[in-house]
Amino acid sequence: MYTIGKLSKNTGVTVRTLDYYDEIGLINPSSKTDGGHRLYNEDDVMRLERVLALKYMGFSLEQIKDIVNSSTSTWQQSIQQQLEMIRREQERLKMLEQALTGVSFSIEFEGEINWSIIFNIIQLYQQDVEDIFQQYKDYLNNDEMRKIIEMDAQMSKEDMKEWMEAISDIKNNLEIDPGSEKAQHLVKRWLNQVEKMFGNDEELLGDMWNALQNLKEGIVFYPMDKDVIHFIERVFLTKEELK
Amino acid sequence: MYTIGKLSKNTGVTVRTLDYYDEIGLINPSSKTDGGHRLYNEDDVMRLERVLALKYMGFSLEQIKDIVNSSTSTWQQSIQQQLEMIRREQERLKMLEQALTGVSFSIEFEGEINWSIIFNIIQLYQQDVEDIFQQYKDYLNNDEMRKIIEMDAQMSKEDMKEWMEAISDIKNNLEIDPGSEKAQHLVKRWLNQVEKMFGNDEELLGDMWNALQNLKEGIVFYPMDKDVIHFIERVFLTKEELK
DNA sequence: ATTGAATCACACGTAACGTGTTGTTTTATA
DNA sequence: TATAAAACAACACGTTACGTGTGATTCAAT
Repeated sequence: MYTIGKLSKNTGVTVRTLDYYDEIGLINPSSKTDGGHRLYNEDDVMRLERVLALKYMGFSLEQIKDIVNSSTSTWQQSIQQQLEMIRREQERLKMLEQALTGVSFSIEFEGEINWSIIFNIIQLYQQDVEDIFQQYKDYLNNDEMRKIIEMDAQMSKEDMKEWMEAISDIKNNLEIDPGSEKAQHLVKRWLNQVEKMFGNDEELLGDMWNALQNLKEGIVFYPMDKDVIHFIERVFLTKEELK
Repeated sequence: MYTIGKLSKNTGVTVRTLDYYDEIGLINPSSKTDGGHRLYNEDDVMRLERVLALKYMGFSLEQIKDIVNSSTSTWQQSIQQQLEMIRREQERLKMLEQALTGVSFSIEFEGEINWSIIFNIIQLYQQDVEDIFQQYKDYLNNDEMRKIIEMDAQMSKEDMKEWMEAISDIKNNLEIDPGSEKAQHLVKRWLNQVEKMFGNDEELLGDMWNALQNLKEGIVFYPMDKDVIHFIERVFLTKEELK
């Protein structure tokens, strides 16, 4: 049995907050002293733990009240739920890290800033990964999305650097003849990176290429932009002709 | 140049929020149309990015105003700062994940909930990683702390499970004779886990053991509690005697 | 029994916007 | 180039999740 002060000390939650939670009926202490002082038992503490976890996940107290009241889920279930949310948050942070690393490299290599990725970073700072990938839903199925997110998360700083350099090289040579040796070389280098990242899942590659052509540049294939994509396309077409 | 609507669409930040940021002088658009409509340029976008990053870090808008106005940091510096904080947040989430996984296993193995670790999780939900480790500062130096954090993060689900099982086994046999075969076996199993996790850095092990004896159970060495520690101690002492 | 600390109930204050309204400006279309 | 539709500005009021008092009451330790 904990008084409100002891509970506050143990959890770091202020007395006023517990007071408020009692007031709105979120956590009513299971018993009281004769004088009216609140006494919290272990079930109450359990409830508080869940409330704080859910709050951390961004739910409103009103929503939390619904969740903790309605779901008859056991501890195991709610822990699993929390674990899933934490993993999603980690995914988001991983993407943020990638994006920020990308910006850093782009400033370093190109001396300029890719605005579309800045916009994506801003979005990532306030929204869920799922929401941001929503725009890709028309071109990629769920399975492909998963693969791409995972691939993105597993990309190391070095991979990122090579990827950036390969594309940066293309960007700096957009005007050269698509049939030239150099053009072929640049695209070959790019292809190597693609293969390194995505393996040789032909279907995934196809869908991604399709998505690339239809979408404005975004976080996933950063820093590929329209110019780069069109250059690669022209080189491919020239090759086809040669055959 | 972006109108407030375009900027909102690109970033996912609502018009009202941008309106508010303008109102409190946090982000004033660098120019306006003759009619008074706001126009945001690229510098404004970068400022917004920084503001949201700082907001994510938990600063109030008032604090953020001070920070972005006073500090003359370059974008590279800002990005690097953001990267560092994102990595720290990932560390914290990793610990949270470990802790929750631990609770899950402990419920599975022991059928009951360990309250001290629940309290620790609540604190993790609210605090910085550094704060959590503060209490260990008296017993471990900075280098050792780093090692432990890293170890904690790298522990796989399977490692966690084995660790939990080893300790759980001890917990269920606290009353047996410290000199018995079984006791020796239990501690040996525990020692194996320790070695697997920490290698054979004698100094680190010594300091940790010292910390363990002086601190109330905490999240780092979860789920070792006083009972388990004393049991292991008794077994060791018995062994010494035999020699 | 006393007294200092803890608690209660209540009130007002605050941050960071959301939501709604009205009048004005911009943009798209005919 | 006229006009309707869309976007925007400026203002007001509402909301969430508490913080910060305040005086009265209860609890815990001496």
